[in-house]
Amino acid sequence: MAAEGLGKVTMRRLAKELGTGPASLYVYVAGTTELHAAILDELLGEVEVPASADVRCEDDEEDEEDAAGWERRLIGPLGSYTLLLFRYPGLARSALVARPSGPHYLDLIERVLALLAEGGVAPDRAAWGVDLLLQHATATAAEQTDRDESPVADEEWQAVRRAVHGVDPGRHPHIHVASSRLLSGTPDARFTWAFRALLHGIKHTPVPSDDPSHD
Amino acid sequence: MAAEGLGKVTMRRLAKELGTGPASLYVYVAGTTELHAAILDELLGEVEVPASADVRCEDDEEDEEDAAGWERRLIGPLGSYTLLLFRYPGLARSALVARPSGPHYLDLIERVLALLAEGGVAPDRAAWGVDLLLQHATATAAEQTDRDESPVADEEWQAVRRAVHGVDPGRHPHIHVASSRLLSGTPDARFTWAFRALLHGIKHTPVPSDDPSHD
DNA sequence: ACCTGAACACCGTTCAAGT
DNA sequence: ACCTGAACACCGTTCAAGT
Repeated sequence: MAAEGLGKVTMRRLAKELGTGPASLYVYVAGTTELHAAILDELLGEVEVPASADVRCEDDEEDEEDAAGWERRLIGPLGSYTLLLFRYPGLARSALVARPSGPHYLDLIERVLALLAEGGVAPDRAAWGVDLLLQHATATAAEQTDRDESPVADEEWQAVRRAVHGVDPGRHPHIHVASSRLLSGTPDARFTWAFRALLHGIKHTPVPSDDPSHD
Repeated sequence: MAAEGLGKVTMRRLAKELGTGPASLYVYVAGTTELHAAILDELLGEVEVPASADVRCEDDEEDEEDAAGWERRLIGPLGSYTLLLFRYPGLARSALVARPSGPHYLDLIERVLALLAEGGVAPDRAAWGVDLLLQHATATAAEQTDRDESPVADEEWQAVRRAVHGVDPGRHPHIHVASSRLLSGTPDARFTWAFRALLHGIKHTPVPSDDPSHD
C-alpha cells in the first residue's frame, strides 16, 4: 500500500504514484492527517514488535539484574517505534500532532503497559507514563528526521555549538562551565539515558490523585 | 518586529504585512527556519522570565519543603516557555526541528541550569537534563497548538477515546483495564506530573560515563 | 453512484531584471 | 550595490463536471 513512499508522503505525490489526481484520495481518507495516521499504523503492523517470551518473574521486588533486564525489554518496542519513525521523515511530525489510534498503535501501547506492569510500576503512573514515553520517542524522531532532511542541518548545528562554546562567562556562567557536557554524547547514548530517566521518573512520581471526576 | 504575527507566521504573509514581495525577506534571513528562530528568540526576550530572588539555601540536603519549592521555581521559566509556544502556533514545531541558539534562549538554558544546580542535580545530569526538559516543553506545545489549529481536533480526540474505550479485552487487556486512567487528567495536571517525573528521573539517573573523548 | 480534472488558495525559494 | 516582480515548483482541499 505505502511501501514505496519512503520519502515525503504527500497527497499529490501519492496520487501521482497511483496515476490519478489528488482528489481521488479524498474518497478513501478525510485528509492528510488521516492518511498519515493510516500509513503509520500500516507500518507499525509490519514491524516485528519484539514479542519477548512472556517470562514473568513474580518476585516481590526486582533486584538489580531484573531492573536492567526490564529496561532493556522496554527499550525494544519503543526503540523499534523510534527507528520506524526515523525511516519515514514527516511521519513523526504527523504522529506528534495527531496521536494515532489504529489497531497496531494500540498493540504498542498494550505492550508497553504490560512491560511497565512487569516492572512494578503502579497502574496509574503507567497509564500516564506510556504517553510520556511515546511522546518522547516521537519528538526525538521528529527532531532528528527533519534535521537530516535539510542539508543546512550541519551548518545550523555548528551554529548551536558556536553559540554554546562562545558564550559570555559573565552572563551565562553555568553554560560556560557546562559547555562541553551540554554537547557531549552520541544521539544514541542520549536517547538511552533519556529513556532510563523517563522510566525512573514515571515509576517514582505519584499521580496527583485518584480523582475519578474527569472523563 | 513580529508582535502582530499572532497566527501562522509565514514568509509570504510577513512580506505582505510589510507591503513587499516575499523575496525581500531573503535579504535579512536565510530561510523560513532562520526566520522562525529569530522570532522565537525575540519573543523569549519579551517574556519576563521570573527572576526569582537568588535565595540560596545551602543546606547539605534539601528537605521536603525545599524540594517542592525547587520544583515550583523550575516550572516557572519552563512554564513561561511552554505558554509562549502555545500562543504562537507553528513556532513550537519549528523549535522542535531547529533548536534555537539565540541569546534569549541561552538565558533560558542558563536559568534552568542554575535551578537544577540549586536542586542538587549533578552537573553532567543537569547538562543532559536541560535538553530533555526543553524538548518536552516544546513537544507538548507543538502537540497542543496544532491540535487547536484544526477544527477536526475534537472529532479526532473522540476517535482516540472511542478506540481506547472500545478495545477488545482479549487482545488488549491492559488497555481495557486502564482505559479511564489513560484518558484521565487535565492537560495541565499531566504537564505538571510529566515535568516532575522528568526532574526526578534526571536527578537520579547517572549519565553513562565521564568519557571526554567526544567533541 | 462513484470517481476526477481543473481550479482555488496557499506555500518556500530563486533569479533576472529594475532602481 | 541593493532590493524585488515575477516565475518555478510545489502544497491541501473543493466542487462541478464527467463516466
